[in-house]
Amino acid sequence: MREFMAITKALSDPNRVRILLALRKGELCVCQITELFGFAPSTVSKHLSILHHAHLILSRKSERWVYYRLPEKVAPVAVREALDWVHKSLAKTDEAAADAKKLKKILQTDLAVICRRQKCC
Amino acid sequence: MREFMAITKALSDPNRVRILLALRKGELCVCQITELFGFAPSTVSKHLSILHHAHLILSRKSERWVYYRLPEKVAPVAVREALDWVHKSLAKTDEAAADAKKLKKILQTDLAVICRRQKCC
DNA sequence: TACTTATTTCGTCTTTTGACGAAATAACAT
DNA sequence: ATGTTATTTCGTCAAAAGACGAAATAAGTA
Repeated sequence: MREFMAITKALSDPNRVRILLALRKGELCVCQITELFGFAPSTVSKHLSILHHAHLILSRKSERWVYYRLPEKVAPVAVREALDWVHKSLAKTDEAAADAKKLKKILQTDLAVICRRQKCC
Repeated sequence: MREFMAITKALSDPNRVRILLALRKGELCVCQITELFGFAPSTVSKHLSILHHAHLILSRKSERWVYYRLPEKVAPVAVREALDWVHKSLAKTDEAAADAKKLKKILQTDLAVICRRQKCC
């Protein structure tokens, strides 16, 4: 029950659901997600930690960046079903399409440039 | 997206999830659910309205009581999948068993008696 | 029609959530 | 070692959620 509620709480915020959708195409680092959303890095980090705590995403560190990704095959049943449900329900929505479009541009830009951009203004 | 978020918000409260589990065995009226939870009737009513707004439950009025139930076959895909997910994940938990046990006793008592009981104290 | 009564709505209160910026952390680069 | 920098943690604040009781509603019953 606790694990299940961790998942539903994680899914109850639209921005966290957007993160899950954005990760469909592959892992992203925190600053890429931050760029996608336009929130403060600390806000994005909090969202990611909530998703991570619910085991909806995994993380790895490489070079200067922390990457988050969806769990591959080996994930608890409740998690896998939740992710399937999210994707099946929302993959074709306008919101997902808009994010995917913006994400495409972000992925064409160098990581270091994106991160630096967030310091100023 | 809006409909989906209505569902995830509805599922993000454990008491609302408990209500969905309690309804597995059949429809219940508001005062029966109120009795099961020990909350104020107004609180339970609010939870039910959130679940209803997300289309996770249906209602009907009969005699003096309003009954809520899970949707039968004909429900939106996202709703049916959500309910399947909830039940598959939690049907066998201790919490569900405890509620089911208490519910059994409640169902053996006359409706009018239960409702009246909630007036005092 | 008037009376009961189960449920809902409303106003209030406390707790939780989600946002931010500043400061701390951790890991690479020099 | 020292500096840089991506990320996280912490404190604060405004908004949302969840609880309650009182009052309103609506629907059967007398």
